[in-house]
Amino acid sequence: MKKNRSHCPVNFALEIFGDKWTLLIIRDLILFNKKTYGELKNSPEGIATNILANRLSLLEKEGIVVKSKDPNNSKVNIYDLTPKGIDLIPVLLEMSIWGAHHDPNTAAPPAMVKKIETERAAVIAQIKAAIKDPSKNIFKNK
Amino acid sequence: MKKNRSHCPVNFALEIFGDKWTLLIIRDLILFNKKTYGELKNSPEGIATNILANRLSLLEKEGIVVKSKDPNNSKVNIYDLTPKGIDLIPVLLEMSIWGAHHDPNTAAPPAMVKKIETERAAVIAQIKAAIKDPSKNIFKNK
DNA sequence: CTTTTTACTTGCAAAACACAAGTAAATGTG
DNA sequence: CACATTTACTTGTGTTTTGCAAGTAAAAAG
Repeated sequence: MKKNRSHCPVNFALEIFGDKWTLLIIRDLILFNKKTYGELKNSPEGIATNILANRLSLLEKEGIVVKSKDPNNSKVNIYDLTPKGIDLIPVLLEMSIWGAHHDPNTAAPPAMVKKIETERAAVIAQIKAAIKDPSKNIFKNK
Repeated sequence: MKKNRSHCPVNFALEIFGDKWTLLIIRDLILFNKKTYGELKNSPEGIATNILANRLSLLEKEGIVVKSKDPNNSKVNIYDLTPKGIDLIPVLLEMSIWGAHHDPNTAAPPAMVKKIETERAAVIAQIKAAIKDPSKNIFKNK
């Protein structure tokens, strides 16, 4: 797709992650602290491997993730969020709130949704902390 | 596309508006108080007429907009947001903030971005008021 | 040295999209 | 009242993207 249909900020965002898969990858990176191709491939939605590879390279090109080699296992690549990627936390949280409210079969635990709504800033801080230290994650297996 | 890849709330949202056009239509309905096919068609991004018709029917099917005839001009159709559509305001605002921060050529006025960030609840209330009374709109021509 | 793991790439059919043109009903104009 | 215009789409066609299955390559494990 040719870019710059407009310089509306909503359009800018959609030109980068306006599809059915990119934000799911970002969700896994931000909320579930996934870091490798293999971990991302195993999400319940079942992304195709060519789509995953394509989206990761686009995200890298856009400066939302950076790719590096795992120092302990040089056949594993690590995808880390940049500040530009970390700034997507509020977008993901608002989409979560909307989805939880309007999907009658949502898997989102009501207590977690309420916590996001009432303690927004604290939850964002907690997610940022977990990006640096995954043991602090509050979403895993939710 | 077959639905229900998962019941993650983020995925639920993406299955409805995970593409390059749907949220742009919702932006126009929410932020610019557009109401007709013709108004939506004239957005700067230049949506194709078949895509617009398709997305409007999907949004109607999902209960995000309702279609009715303009009582003053029966050849014009009016698309109104439902509460489910109005609940997307925070998603749009967060995407706007992100886009404004990370697009070096953004068209978003810095004062407006700052206002959204610092007076979030008031801005949301103002947008809701403008949905009922477009003369209260603070985004038009921005 | 062979097998397994990890991260992709390739090929191909199906679906979605973009663009141009056409249709139909309601309204405005002479 | 005939004719042009406006509004809201629909249709056709070629291109692009997606989805699925299979294959490849390099590093690590056995």
